[in-house]
Amino acid sequence: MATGRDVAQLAGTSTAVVSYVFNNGPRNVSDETRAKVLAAAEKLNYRPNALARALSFGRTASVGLIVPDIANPFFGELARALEDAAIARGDLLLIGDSALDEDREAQIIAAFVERRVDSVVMVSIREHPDFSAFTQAGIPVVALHPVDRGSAASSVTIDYEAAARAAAEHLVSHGYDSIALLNGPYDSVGAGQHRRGFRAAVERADAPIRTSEVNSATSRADAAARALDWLARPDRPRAVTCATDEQAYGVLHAAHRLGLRVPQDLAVMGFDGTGHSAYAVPALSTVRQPIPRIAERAVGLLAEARGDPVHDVLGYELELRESCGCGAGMSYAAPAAPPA
Amino acid sequence: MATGRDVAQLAGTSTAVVSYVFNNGPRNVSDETRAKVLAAAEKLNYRPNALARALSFGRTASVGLIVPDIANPFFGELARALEDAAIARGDLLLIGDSALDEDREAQIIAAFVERRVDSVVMVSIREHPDFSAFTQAGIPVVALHPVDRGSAASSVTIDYEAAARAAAEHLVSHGYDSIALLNGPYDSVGAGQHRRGFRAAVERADAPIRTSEVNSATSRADAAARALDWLARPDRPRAVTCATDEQAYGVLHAAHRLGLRVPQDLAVMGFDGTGHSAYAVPALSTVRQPIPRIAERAVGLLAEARGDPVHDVLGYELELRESCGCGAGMSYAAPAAPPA
DNA sequence: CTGAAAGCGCTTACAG
DNA sequence: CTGAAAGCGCTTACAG
Repeated sequence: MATGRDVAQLAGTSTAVVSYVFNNGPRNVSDETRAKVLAAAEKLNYRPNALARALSFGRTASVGLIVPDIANPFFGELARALEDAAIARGDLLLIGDSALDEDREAQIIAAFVERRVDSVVMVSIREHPDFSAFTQAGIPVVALHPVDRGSAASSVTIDYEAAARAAAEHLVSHGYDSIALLNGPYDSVGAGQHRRGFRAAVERADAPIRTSEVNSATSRADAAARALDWLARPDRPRAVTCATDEQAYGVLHAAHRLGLRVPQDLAVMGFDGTGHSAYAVPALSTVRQPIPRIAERAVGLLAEARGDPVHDVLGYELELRESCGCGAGMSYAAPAAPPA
Repeated sequence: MATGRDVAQLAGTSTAVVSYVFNNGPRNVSDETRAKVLAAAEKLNYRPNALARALSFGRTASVGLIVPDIANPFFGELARALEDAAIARGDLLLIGDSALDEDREAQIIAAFVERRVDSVVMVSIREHPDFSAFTQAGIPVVALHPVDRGSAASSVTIDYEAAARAAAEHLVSHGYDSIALLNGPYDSVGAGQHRRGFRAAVERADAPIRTSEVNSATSRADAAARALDWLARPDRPRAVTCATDEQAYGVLHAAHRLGLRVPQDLAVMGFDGTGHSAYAVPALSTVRQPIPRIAERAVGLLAEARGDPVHDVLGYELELRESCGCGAGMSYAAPAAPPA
């Protein structure tokens, strides 16, 4: 490929001027010279080498994203929103899929550090993610889940406990006498938040409610397998609230296979609220995370990112549709973000 | 961050030796010196700068992927499979989501060229994709859809027409007297292939079949909107075969809203066959594309990639489940790949 | 087996 | 307004 030197030669000028033209600075270039450079570049089909540029300039104009499972539509939507936000700032988003594998996650982290991404947005699969590779390299990180106190990473999340509680409270308000929580793996941090929210909701109910918790991986396959077994039992719950939409889809599928009607025999609530949830059979009631705002805020924090980590909590929204027992779709007002 | 010079200084040697150690060549290094270098690197937390390496070495060890819609699970699975294949070769996969937008696609192409990815896997949203930016830069491309004759890009696909025909033939074999094709946008290349396959199937049926074609965008939202209207009419078809699973999900949703039972009132076939299709309500019969093999073949072609473009056609598989009227899930043998 | 030096393709003070 | 030159952090012939 043609280099800046080739262009400079053909235009009868220096590489410095070629650079000034392509970067609109930092020095002025006469209109005449600029025209010659652009013509030469056009003719040679010149494309500046971003590697050389980054090496010299000290910025790669790229932000890395690490997600646990790119086949999960929630992360797909998230990647889309982050790409929008990054491109709006002139950056490229590099997406790494850790495929729910810790070694793979570590590989991607190493690759991002070696490629000197300017910043990183991360959804780790580890309970206590190690951000040290990034911090040692001076690369700011924002996690899209709660982080340990004292961690160097910022975070942008919703209040999962409050949201889980809101979801469960809604099922309580329907008057269901037995409600189960289909949670993630028992010991995970996220599972603790969903559990606390769930308990707070059912404990405050007027009539006593029979409750239980079942755990599955965050996949429709695993959730369906569990539910097929669990919902076949005579003491199955009247309603289920799930820690993710993925698990809710598994429950919907299992209910269908078992001949249970949703919501007449079993009410179901999801959690995440991607666009797909509106097209489930039946339409899935869920807690919607504000993906576009999460993405904008994350990229914004990284752009500023100086000094102490910031922990932002954004509002969520209850999206009530058919699966919980509500009729036509209705969307309840978003709770305001709690004070930071 | 520490550089190779810092490491060399601390180890009392030269940057050349640091390079030899970290690359295991091309020169030998004595065990003693190697140990010193590794100790120094460890102490300084040295991470080689991949930009500098690539600039000097001439390879970035990265392959770019451009997909139309990362929120579509088919492309999510594809990205996952390609990442597996790339990492197995020591490369990083960079994922760009064109978000069904031609300008965005062009931006990503430019970004990949500037970053000098070694090769590109592409699913373009354009009818006649322009690969010239890549070919001018000497970057080999494989498209995962048919490409124009004379194009510089290789391709890895299934035989869409034959697969569409197999899907429709299966519905014919159920004896349905009216079958519709829910196709993509009418004028697209892909739509032509689905249309020809569909027609070949219904024309060879023993009894006459009432047929029709409806078009929607490749999204559950648009497919559902169309289907809600269309399937409410008295002349609605007995069975629908769709150009993508996404559209089939929209049909399943619309059928549910209209009170139509699947498959008793309406049989449905999808096309793509991601993992999610098995968990639809009801489980979706579909044509499964061999994603892992597509990914391996694509990365393999790119690694070899010398000379003329190659056009590979892989086999597909009919995945018969509940939605078409088949009982328990059964998977029919994969047709062999036609001769190249 | 090891070191000094050129080169990859940019950017940017430094002179003019 | 423009050019010659140093430097970003690597790799790799070239000498020894």
